[in-house]
Amino acid sequence: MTLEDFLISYVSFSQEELNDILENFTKIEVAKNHLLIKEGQVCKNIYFIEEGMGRSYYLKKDGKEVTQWFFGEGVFMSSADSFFKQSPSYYYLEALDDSVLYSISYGKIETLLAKYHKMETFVRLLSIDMLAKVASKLNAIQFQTARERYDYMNSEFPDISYRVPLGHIASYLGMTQETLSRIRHQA
Amino acid sequence: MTLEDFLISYVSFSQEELNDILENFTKIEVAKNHLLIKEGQVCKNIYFIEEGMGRSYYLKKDGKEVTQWFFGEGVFMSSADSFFKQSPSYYYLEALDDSVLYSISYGKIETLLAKYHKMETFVRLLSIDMLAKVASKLNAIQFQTARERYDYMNSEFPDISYRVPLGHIASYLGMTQETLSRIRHQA
DNA sequence: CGCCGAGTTGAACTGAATCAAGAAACGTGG
DNA sequence: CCACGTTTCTTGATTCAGTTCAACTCGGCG
Repeated sequence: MTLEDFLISYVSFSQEELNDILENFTKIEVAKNHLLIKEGQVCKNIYFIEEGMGRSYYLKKDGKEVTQWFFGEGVFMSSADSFFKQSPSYYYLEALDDSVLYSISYGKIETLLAKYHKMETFVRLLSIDMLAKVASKLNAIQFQTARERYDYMNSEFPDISYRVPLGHIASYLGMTQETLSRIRHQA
Repeated sequence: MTLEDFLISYVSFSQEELNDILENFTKIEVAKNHLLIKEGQVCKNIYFIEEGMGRSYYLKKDGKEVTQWFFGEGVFMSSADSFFKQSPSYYYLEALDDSVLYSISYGKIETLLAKYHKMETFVRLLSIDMLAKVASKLNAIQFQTARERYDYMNSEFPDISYRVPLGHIASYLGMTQETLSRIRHQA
């Protein structure tokens, strides 16, 4: 899905509006394992993934990485909170593959938000969608067995489960790598 | 905190705008245990809590109630997803005390969103805040012990923990009532 | 080849759930 | 204002899903 398609799937922008908006994005290509944001930095850009994939993660006190979210093709990748509030990010943002991204800075988003009422609507709808997804993961984590969480993961991110290291998925699901390995094999 | 104070804490509405916006809210009083929304219904209104408190919950297949969120004084109470997308709610919305609420319908919010660019901004900021809170609960649930989650709860909802039945809090925290009782007493 | 990280498998351990039984608190009607 | 039933909370014993620790396998890749 292109960025343009993504935008109009939420709000009916006119062609002129779309052109104006798209002009503010910069196409960038990043290599696998590239870090877009580090913990503690303010997330100055948000990225639409045209090709590739990414994840957000943080480090526990013991130094272990915990995957917080996966981002596939055709979605915005960010530390949403950090970006929209311009506050320090709790998370790292990492490309999990060589990726093609469309980047936009906070300043430019602000300008667009002020200029286009529809842009505010777009971001609002996007936020509500993210909220619903995080709430749904929360329910899965909170009240499902390891097995059920694995199935939930496969339905939510069908393509991702065999494209990233096991450990990333395990920490996303709140279980150890060993448990995930066992589940996968007893399937 | 009054609704007016709440609104201007997010966006600098003018006094005329505020008056116009506030006119669209209806003050209602509900008794303890009143259900504002049932599962499967579309959430037609959103409620600002001036006095009292509430929670959202759902029923597991085995019929047990699971508290999804608590709402204290000075916040909006809703099944956000259901309200903003006008889709069936997964949750029940219940008053936990006799409460004074300011209610607004989806239709009226839509009108205000269309009329005031600032209103879109307000809802967007509100959504991002909710997102951050849900994400923070997710982290607590996913990687903390029962004990740590209890402490998290006390910092997030300091006043609530002794005002509602233990079972509501336990299910909110993803543990059994017995476990919470033990934790509380070993404190 | 032989190393090295990623994944698998096994055995022992543990935090929290479950099951079960009382104790305390609560409100409702007599 | 007390008695009684109901709901809420506590405490104990047992069980279990998932963790931890540790060793082993496998598939690249220098």
